[in-house]
Amino acid sequence: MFRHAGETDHASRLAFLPGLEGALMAPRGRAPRRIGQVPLYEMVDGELRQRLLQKVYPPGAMIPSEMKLAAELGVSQGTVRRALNGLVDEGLLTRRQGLGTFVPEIEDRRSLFLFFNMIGHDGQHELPPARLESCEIGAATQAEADRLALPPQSPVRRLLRVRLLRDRPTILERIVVAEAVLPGLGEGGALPDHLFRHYERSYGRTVTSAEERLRAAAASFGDAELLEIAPGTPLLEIDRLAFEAERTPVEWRRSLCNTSAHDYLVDRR
Amino acid sequence: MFRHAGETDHASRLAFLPGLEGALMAPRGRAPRRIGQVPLYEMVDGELRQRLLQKVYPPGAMIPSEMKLAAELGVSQGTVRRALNGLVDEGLLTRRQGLGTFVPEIEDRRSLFLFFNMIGHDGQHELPPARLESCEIGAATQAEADRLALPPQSPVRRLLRVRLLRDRPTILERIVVAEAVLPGLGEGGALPDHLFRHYERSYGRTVTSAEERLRAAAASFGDAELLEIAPGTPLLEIDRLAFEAERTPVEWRRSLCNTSAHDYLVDRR
DNA sequence: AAGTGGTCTAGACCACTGG
DNA sequence: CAGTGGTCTAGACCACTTG
Repeated sequence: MFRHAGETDHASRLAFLPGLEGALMAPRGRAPRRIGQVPLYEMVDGELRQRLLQKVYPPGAMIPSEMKLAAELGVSQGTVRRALNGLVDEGLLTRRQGLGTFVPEIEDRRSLFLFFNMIGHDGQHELPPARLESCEIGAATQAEADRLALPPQSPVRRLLRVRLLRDRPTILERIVVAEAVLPGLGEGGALPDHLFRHYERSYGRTVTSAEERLRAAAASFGDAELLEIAPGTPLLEIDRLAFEAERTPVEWRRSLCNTSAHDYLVDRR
Repeated sequence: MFRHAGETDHASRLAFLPGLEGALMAPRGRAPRRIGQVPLYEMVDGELRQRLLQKVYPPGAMIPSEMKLAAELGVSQGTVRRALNGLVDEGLLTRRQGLGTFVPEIEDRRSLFLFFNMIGHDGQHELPPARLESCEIGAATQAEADRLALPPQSPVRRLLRVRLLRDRPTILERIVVAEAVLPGLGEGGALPDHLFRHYERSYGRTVTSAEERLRAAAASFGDAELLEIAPGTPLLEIDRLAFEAERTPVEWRRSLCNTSAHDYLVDRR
């Protein structure tokens, strides 16, 4: 309640808790404010997700303070805080004490290593450089259209990259993206090592989650040549679909890894 | 403050917030209660972890209500709640509205599937039956002693199991445990499919976390025979160290998986 | 000094569960 | 019905950052 009309009337004023004035007489602001079945903090959470998705608060920006958000949304600071906690836990926001709450750019995010889990047998863990082998455009196969949730035959771009660890070709990446989502990707011939950052900066596509399926596969003759190993060598295949918010597929990537000197690390708590 | 002496004087009374009486005059219980650098809710968290570890609250039991804990520990209900939130998030406790907060038994825990991630290409996901192939006792190798944090040459037990998915031998498990930690494991000749539950029920060893390293490997002649495949077939090797609280190693397991019909699934958020 | 997030409290009412 | 966890509020003080 206490709509705090006027002063905080931002552009993106929300259809949030429409009416619900007065009608309560408890001595001091004690009032159940939930509107339907869904808790208030979830509504705040949803509202903030919307704003992040629509780049009302773009990457790198500071969002309004907890007090300001509370006033604007007509809830208590504690409720805003609870919603923020969830978003911070997911890595969608970062708090800096004494400064404020920020929308992280992708390299600040856990994402950098969240999406790269190969670790050397000696503990080494760095994002290795990638060499672009090929880049072509074509009509999506059935599998590609399924994975990327595209209409059949949609134009897609296919990239082939080799990553070098310790100067040895170690990972072979086959990347497929929709031309409609990331138009002209890799046309210049060169591409940054860190593609997700590129997607965010150049296309405003922020990858926030991914699903990976791992299996073992034998190196084909072509793959073996690129990885400088014998055909038939066992490789770790990582089949990954990367999503932006709302589980919209952005990229399909199949990586073939030579695990003779590196493992894929998983920490289960 | 307000020690609530007497009535809640449980057996396991804690050395918690030793002194710190009076000395504050705010009109109504407003008082910074933190003792050192560490927040109160973390101290509560630590105290509860202790009790779980020492089985003061054994698996399956209900722990005292938030109000009771608050009174006993001399903090507010909100602070207890915050500590409980963390433990619940980790899966160490489970809340049931209207009932109370419980120590989950292992099969209630996420653990069952937290530690088994093979999923069929058709989406099938079940814990498959295991057949015990061999069980021997011997002196720990250097690697085994390192992994399990044991003195050199300690007695260890080595199990070899085959798991059947769809009646096909698909996973080969080499398990190593310290005899001192799990004495007599598998001596009867038969063992349950779900070893972690067995560890908890028969030995009071509760596995709460694990670290896995995945790589590709070629099937040896012996492995190939057990898995009924051709030698040299690429297999997914999962090298896993399982811990109980405080990161004490309990089990070292190397699984070799035939991934022709199943993948290892990872969800990254 | 002002403003931010971080911790803590007290107390209200709700929704759910069991007897 | 009483007891439990679930939500929400208001307000206090702390620790940290910038100016």
